[in-house]
Amino acid sequence: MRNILLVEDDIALAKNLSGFLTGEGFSITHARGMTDGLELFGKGRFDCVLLDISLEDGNGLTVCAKIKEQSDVPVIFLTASADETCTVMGFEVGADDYIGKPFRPRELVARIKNALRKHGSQQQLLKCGNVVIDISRGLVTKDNNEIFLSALEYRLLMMFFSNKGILLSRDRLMDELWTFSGEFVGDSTLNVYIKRLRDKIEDDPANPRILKTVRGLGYKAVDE
Amino acid sequence: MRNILLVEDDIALAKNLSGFLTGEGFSITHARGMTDGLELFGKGRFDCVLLDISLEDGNGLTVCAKIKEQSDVPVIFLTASADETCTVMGFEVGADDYIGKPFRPRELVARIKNALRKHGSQQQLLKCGNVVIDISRGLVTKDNNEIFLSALEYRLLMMFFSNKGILLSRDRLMDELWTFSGEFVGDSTLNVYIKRLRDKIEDDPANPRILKTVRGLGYKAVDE
DNA sequence: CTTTTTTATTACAATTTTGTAATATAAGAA
DNA sequence: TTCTTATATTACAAAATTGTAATAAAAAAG
Repeated sequence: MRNILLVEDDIALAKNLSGFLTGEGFSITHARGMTDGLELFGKGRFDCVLLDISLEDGNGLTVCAKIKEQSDVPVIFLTASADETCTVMGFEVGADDYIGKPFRPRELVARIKNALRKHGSQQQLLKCGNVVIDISRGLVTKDNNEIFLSALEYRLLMMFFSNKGILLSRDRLMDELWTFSGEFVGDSTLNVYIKRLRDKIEDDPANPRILKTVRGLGYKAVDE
Repeated sequence: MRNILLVEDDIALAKNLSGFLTGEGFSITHARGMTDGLELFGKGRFDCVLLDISLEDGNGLTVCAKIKEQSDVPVIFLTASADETCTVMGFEVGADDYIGKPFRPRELVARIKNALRKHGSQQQLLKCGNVVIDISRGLVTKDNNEIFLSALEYRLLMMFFSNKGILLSRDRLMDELWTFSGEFVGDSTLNVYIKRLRDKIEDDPANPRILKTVRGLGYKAVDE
């Protein structure tokens, strides 16, 4: 069950929305204004915040800014005025989305789900072929079996997977792996690390399908 | 300079938009339809795609789906019909945002920038106190100096930082670190790893300000 | 206060990682 | 083809990591 904090001073609208969203499977907590909203936010754990931009006791933008200081929960603005300035300011303050009243309930649900999907992808995964990095656990698997990478091997793989399809020059790779820490290693060291990585992630290390050599330039990771 | 691919079959609108967005500092590539759009997308490197939902030679949703197969570039739908079904389907197909015609140019720019900001945060950072994990490089720094963590220490730190403020039980930590790989290590091993991690990340390991003990329950990382 | 329980610290051997150098292979250039 | 250059592979010591067991310290319970 996803908890949503609704900050809205139009009581009728709030009730209406609460009813609808509850029916859609969300759990709604309603705050009537800025003070109320921030207090409730501090107490509970919310997956998403719906925020009216104009509140009786303050500005929704302020609320958003304060919320974003404490957390990176997605915030969606509801606003009566289609004034584009508000949109711009809303995004500057860290808003994740924006929907003008009167809004269509189903569109609101779509936007909420979209925000949750993006944010809630707790399990951040980077895939390439049959190899997957579970970022938040720092874990690498191949065909769902854990493979053990050393610290440097992991860093190397991370660079490739977060730049999938992009050529990384030998210089850049060496820089990122060693120069940052003030070390200077021989030029051939990279070759060895590429080999070690391939031995662990490739089905057939001699014919790599993931970690490709681009002769004279560098290497890149490709997905098929 | 950010490159934007605009897929729009309304030539007049496209010219109009191109002009405006160019003035805003973007570089625009214009495709007149689905085939054209996919071909151009394959050739170039784009930071964002603006996609008309109804194209003469196909559906924008299809284009979006195909684009999202190859890349995770942000896609914003432009659509004439304010039909909410389209919105929903757009999100299901992986769209990042949606704007109905006629749209206010400044709002469009705000939405583009918003999409770019979210997506382009190439440098994914996890901070806690003076310690920062640069996720995409698998690099950890303390006061901007690299600190060298072993593979297991990194995984442990990653678990704490991606669950900042949340208590992690000893059982859960042990499970994530060792059980996954089918290993069974003694119960005291965790104590040792916590110590090793503290020795590396804490200013005063004896009085940890980041990695707190919650006696009888586990540990948690706190910011401040 | 004493006892029990939990966590912290230390030291130690087995194992792994790390960087190098030497050699082999592959791809282009002449 | 032969020559040159770039990358791959192998083997090897120095250094770091890993898990354990023993001991110390701290917190809670009796």
